[in-house]
Amino acid sequence: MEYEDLRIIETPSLVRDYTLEKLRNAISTGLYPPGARLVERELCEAMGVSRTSVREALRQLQSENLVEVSKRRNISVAVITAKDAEDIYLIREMLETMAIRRFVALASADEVKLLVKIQKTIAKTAAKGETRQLAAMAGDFYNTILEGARSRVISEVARPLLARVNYLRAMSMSEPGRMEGGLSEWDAMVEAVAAGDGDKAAHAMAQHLRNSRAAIVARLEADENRAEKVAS
Amino acid sequence: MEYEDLRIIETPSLVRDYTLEKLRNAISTGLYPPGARLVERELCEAMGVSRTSVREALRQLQSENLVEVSKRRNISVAVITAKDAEDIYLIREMLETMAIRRFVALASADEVKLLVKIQKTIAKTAAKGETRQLAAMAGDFYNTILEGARSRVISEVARPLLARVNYLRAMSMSEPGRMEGGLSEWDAMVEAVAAGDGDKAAHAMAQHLRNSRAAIVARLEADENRAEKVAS
DNA sequence: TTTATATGATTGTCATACAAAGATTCGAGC
DNA sequence: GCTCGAATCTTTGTATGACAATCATATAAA
Repeated sequence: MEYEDLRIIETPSLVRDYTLEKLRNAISTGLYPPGARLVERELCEAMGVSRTSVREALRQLQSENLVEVSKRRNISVAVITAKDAEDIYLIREMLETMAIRRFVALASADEVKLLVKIQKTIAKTAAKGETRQLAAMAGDFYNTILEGARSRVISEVARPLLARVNYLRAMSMSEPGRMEGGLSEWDAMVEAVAAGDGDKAAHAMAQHLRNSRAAIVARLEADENRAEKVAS
Repeated sequence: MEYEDLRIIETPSLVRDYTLEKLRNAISTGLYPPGARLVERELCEAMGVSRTSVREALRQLQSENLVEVSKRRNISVAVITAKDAEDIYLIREMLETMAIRRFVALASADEVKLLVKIQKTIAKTAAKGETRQLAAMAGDFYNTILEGARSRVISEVARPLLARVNYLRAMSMSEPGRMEGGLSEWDAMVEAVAAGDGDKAAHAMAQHLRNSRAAIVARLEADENRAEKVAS
């Protein structure tokens, strides 16, 4: 007889995972914005954990390129340049079209339903103008697709990239006027998925990511130009 | 006046980096083969460093998916399934065709020369049948391309993938008969790069990675079937 | 103002310590 | 001889304290 279902906890929750999660979250919500310095002792106090755990979490964030170390060894939240963002979105385009194709081929009916539901919630939330929660929902959307694509490797490669642009996405979506186009793009994606048309879904995803890329790169370039002017 | 050249050290070499490097190396050469358990205390003794440093290095390897943790928290060298390898190679195909296109567009003449040189060395080494060093040289080849592609993001995404299949590549290349085809593929790549033909170079790269994928996936599937038979 | 010195802040590294959880050993009892 | 359970060993997770090295800042001296 199988007792798999009786298993209570799989991962008795490690302090370092909790720390990692908290930090990741703080970075993607902008609580720690790009460039913000992360001082070990302060993080320890803020989260009530030991330096050991903070440091191990920082090492992981470092591998994920969510933080960067200066020559002086100081750690700060990674700053994404326009070029970085452009490349990230180009790679996402490749990965997530691949993922959505597999989603169409492999995901369960429940997963498809979930995707539809998320999309509807997004539309509703956007209509109400509650931009705050939109970023998290979009994240759920992408994660559902990755999950349903049934590829450990694709997820492992794509998720860190998603994390790196999380904050940018949140910024971009709170800008007025940038959501309308996005909504119809998502509509198209979900519709194609529901219809079981992998090609069309992939095409819609690519279109969506190209548009997002253009918007975000434009914004970052504008910021960089402004910063340059101030510096001169 | 510029004093850049007077700078003595850029990276005063951290113990944890040294440890990380050593471990990565041990894994890609097969000194620690897939599935091998990595016990913290043993690693400390083997490399003469403290547990702190070993653990921080392990966290990074974990983020890179070079090691995996069991439910019992034990760490072992990651085992790559045929499916994993297939996906890794599919993603590499996307990333590295992108990279070689940029290499053609952006790399310096010196870098092109370096690539040609590496390719010649590989051909010579293969002719002599010294399969031992071939894997490292192939690694140099890919790294040179990533370097010359001038994209931090592409490198950051591609390098961990390369690391994950390093050991498999070494295995595969030491198999008799699998190098001949590979050599002409590399020839074609380098020739196209030298001619400045990005499309052709990308095509050659894709072809090369598709062939490598087929060989490696076939091998892994055979291994998995054999293992299954033994288990039954 | 510049120079030299002291002081502080932060990170890297190590050594210990101990709890929790699993795995292993070993003996008592059948 | 075999099974069960207690005692023990192993390994990891976490915290703490300590100290060197490096860089930054402030302060005093010239």
